[in-house]
Amino acid sequence: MSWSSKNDGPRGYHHGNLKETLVRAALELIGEKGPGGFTFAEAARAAGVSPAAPYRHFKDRDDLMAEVARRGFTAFADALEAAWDQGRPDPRLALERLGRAYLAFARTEPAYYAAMFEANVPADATPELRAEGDRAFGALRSAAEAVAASLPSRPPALMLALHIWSLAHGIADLFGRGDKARRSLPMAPEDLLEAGVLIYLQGLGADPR
Amino acid sequence: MSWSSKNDGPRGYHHGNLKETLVRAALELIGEKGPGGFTFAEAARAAGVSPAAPYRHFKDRDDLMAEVARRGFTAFADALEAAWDQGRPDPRLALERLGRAYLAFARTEPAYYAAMFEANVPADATPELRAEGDRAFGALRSAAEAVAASLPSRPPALMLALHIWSLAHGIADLFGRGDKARRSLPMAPEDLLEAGVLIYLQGLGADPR
DNA sequence: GCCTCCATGTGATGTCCATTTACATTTTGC
DNA sequence: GCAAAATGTAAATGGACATCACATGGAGGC
Repeated sequence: MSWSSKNDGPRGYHHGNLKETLVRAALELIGEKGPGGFTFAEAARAAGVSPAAPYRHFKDRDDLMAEVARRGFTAFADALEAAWDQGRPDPRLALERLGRAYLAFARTEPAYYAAMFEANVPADATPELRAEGDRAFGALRSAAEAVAASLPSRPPALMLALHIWSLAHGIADLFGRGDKARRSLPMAPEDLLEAGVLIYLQGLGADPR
Repeated sequence: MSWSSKNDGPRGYHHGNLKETLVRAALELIGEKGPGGFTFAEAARAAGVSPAAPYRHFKDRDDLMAEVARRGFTAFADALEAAWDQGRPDPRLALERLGRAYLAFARTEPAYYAAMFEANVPADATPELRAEGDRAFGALRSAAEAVAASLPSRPPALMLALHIWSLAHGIADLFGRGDKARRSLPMAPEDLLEAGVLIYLQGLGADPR
């Protein structure tokens, strides 16, 4: 095994990469036992350091949670922006991709999603968190603007964005992750969202397909 | 002040009404400090009993939380059924009332809403909880059936119910309660929901008003 | 009325966690 | 090389959860 410069394992008195290791351990623990089940002490144990060590890198438990949420929003924003792909080949198709990307994120990254939306982290716990959250919403907002402009009724883009975000978030929260004791659904969440958005856009005057 | 038979105050070795008092204390604490901030010990303190006493009435902390959630779903189902009022005077108007009642509940009973949807209580933690949850969804489902039947396109009622529930829940979760560090909104949540449902129903072929 | 049983509450205890403080060890910049 | 900053440890405090043996009192059988 080669000695990479960024090794996870401890190697002496100083860990060398503790902050990163703690974030990853937190993410893992949140995924296993939910945002409430994650403890600062256990993350320290996973990293092989004393319970006090994490305080050199995070103000407290909530601060670590906020950092996990920040990274989640970064990945989320990236995923949404990539899915939108500037509206190619046309806004409606790209919007459908965006919606699926939203639910795919909730499904494949439940730990991030939980840290972002279920851990009671204030939206502006840190400026960076706020910024990445805004970037994620910005992707949705851009999409809404392009779609709104393509519709004959020219609805307000912000309203359109809020409706779609709320619907996607509601579906993700209520039915998005099968592992939890959520209610079950007679169809895939992605299809439920797609159908809902389709109907909604028709209500705004989009051509039926 | 008369001596009601169900008094909150302790009166001797035996409290006399501890279970009820604990549930109310829990509700209060959840309202003040969120579902995570509520502690079993503090509820006991509020009731004036020792930290071990609550275990005579609830298996553990989660069990008390589940009881709070159950009562929340009972009140929620009652509110939704009353708002629907069997679809009078017509399904569309009654559905709008139902939607507003949904958000009104989230706004005026944030502690119940938090216990029901944010405390990670499994949907079937107890049979009673499951039953009351089903009753709440049943109210929405009945409304969806009546509205679906009134629409020319005859959409599947379950889909309609799931779309409206998801939209309402998403709005409530993202923007519903101003006190928390949620994102702010350029309009009332109730109006956002009403507009969304209106557009959605038009997409299903309802007459524009 | 008395006495036993059962529900209900208490105190003491063990484990875990968050957080702080004083101290130890590296690493870094000069 | 050396002082200072960064990073980690040990120990201690204080709180919560949960369980135990034990205390108390109310309700029903007699």
